[in-house]
Parts: sequence; structure tokens; C-alpha cells
Amino acid sequence: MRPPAVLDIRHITQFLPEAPFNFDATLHKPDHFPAADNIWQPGVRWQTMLWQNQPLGLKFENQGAIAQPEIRLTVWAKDELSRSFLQELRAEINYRYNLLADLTEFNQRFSDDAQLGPAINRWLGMRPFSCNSLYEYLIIAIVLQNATIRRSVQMMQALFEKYGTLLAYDGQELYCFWLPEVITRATEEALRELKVGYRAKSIKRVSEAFSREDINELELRFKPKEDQRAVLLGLYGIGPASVGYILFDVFHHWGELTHISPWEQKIYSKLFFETTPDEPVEVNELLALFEKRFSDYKMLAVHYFWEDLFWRRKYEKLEWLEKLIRL
DNA sequence: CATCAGGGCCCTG
DNA sequence: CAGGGCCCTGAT
Repeated sequence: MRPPAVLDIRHITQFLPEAPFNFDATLHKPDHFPAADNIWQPGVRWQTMLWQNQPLGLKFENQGAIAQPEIRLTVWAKDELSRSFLQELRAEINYRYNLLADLTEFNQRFSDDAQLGPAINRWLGMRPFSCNSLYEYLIIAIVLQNATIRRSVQMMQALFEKYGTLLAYDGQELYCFWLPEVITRATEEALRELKVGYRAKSIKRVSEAFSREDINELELRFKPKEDQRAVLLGLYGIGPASVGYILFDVFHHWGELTHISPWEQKIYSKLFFETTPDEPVEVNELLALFEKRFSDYKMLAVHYFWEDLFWRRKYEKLEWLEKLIRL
């Protein structure tokens, strides 16, 4: 293992998220697989970030409360960072972590919903977030395809060790993502050695597309949802399931829910129809229910149910759920 | 031991 | 639009 790059330049800055804001439920998603680029503990998240070609070490600390939110962000870097760099970084973090998103309408509209209301109460101020760039999220999506959790974790770790940068800051050692060009220079065989299987081709071709700048993430943010979908589907190895996650997590379309995979179908069936896993409710019926009850907020609503479930799983064993999660 | 479906997607017919 | 193939792995 290469020695870590030590980051010793430090900047401290403060964020004032829109209230209500739930720090832990926003910055930690118990359903995400663990990865070597972040660590969470209550009130703190360490996260690496590759921004404008600079590997950064971030540390988010909760300094407020749900009604009076305040985050202290410490940024570690190798070199001195310019004022404009830090300003743009701040804007990017506000965007990726949805810190300024206004949840008022969502909270009010569903506070009386017998099922969603209590979940909103428990997780008031929780937002979806993606700490990753679009390119990075695409790599994660590819690694998730047709694999168990354990295997996704193993593939991601192998990719980090081979192509990422190990960073040391604040007493932590975490990997940082690579630039697409790095994978462009790798052969498909070299990728296959990391046990990513047929995904090697997708990882390489997506990296090539970003290296050529076929896709400009910042521009794509301002395009209509269906244009975004079409662009993403045009990438080799990226299909409707991956795109669904991206339109929600990366592009913040809170009503995007068009694809439900078999394991998710079984969990939704249990949550909304009390069915047994061997006889799940039809996907179309689930989609119709979500559309009717939550319309343009349906994925955000589902996010609340989903996270609620996985937070519970952290502290109590839910036998039926364990059987449905492919570890 | 073998077979199979899968935290999908591509390609072919 | 249906169905086979693909890296692997856990379930049966």
C-alpha cells in the first residue's frame, strides 16, 4: 500500500442549513454500503472529495439542533486554497447535501398522512444527499448492479486501492476518488483483475465518456428531467434502475420513481400491504399507490419510509428484513 | 455436487 | 419486445 498523502492545510467554515435540518439522518444513510471514503459517527462525518482536481478531506460536525441548524466544516488540503475555490466548494456542498432545500411544503402536506406523518416526525429535517459527483455516483451504481452488498463493497475497495488516493487528515485515513482519465489509461483486463467482472467494460466506457467531457454535470443540472434521463441512458452500462437512483440522489427530482427492483418490491409490499415476501404486490400496483398518495414527492416519501426502516434495523433485528437484504 | 437467480444491462433476433 | 449472456456468490 502506498503511503497516504498527508493533508495539513486546514480551513474552517460554517454552514447554516435551512431549518428544520436533521444532521445525522442527512449525513448518514444506514442503507448505504460502507465505503473507504467516509466514516460516520453521531454528529460527525469524515468524507473525502475530489473537487477541481484537488483531493480534499472534509469533516462535518453538528453544532446545532434541528430547529437551529449549524454545521462546522473543516476542509483539509495539500495546498493553500484560494478564496474562490472555497466559495465554489461551499456552493457545491450546499447543492450535494441539499442544505438549502426547503422542506416546508413536504412536511405540511403529509403531516396528516397516517403512515408518512409519523415517519416525518421521527426524521424531521432529513434530506437525501449525494456526497459524490455524477461520475462517482455512476461508478457506484455500476458496482451495485447484480451483486450482493459484500461484493459491491469488495469491488469498491479494490477500485479505491488501485485507482484512488489514500488521504491522511484529522487522524483518519480515507480513500479519495480518482479522475476519469485514470481509468481511461487502464486496460479492461486490469479492471477485471479487481473482480468487477463484466462491469469492467461499463466502468471503462463511462470513464471515457467523462474524460472526453461528453457530459457536463453542472450544465446537466439545469436541464429538464427527461433530458437528463436520456443523457444518462446513453451511457454504456447505465440503465433505468441506475438512472432512477441518480435522478433522485444526484439531480434532486423528488418525484422520480419509475423502477422498482425485486428486493425493493418485496420490502415495499411488506410495508404498504403487509404481504409475505413470497407473494409480493405487483410493481405497477406499488407505483400506482405511490403516485396517488405522494405524487410529485413520491420518492422523497419513500426515502423517509426506507431510512426509517434501516435506522430501526441498526438497533433492533427485523427478521423479515434480514432475509430480503442480500448481504 | 449442480443449478439458478440476482442491489441490471446489452445485444440479438 | 423477449430472451440469452455475463462476473460472481449465496441459496436450494
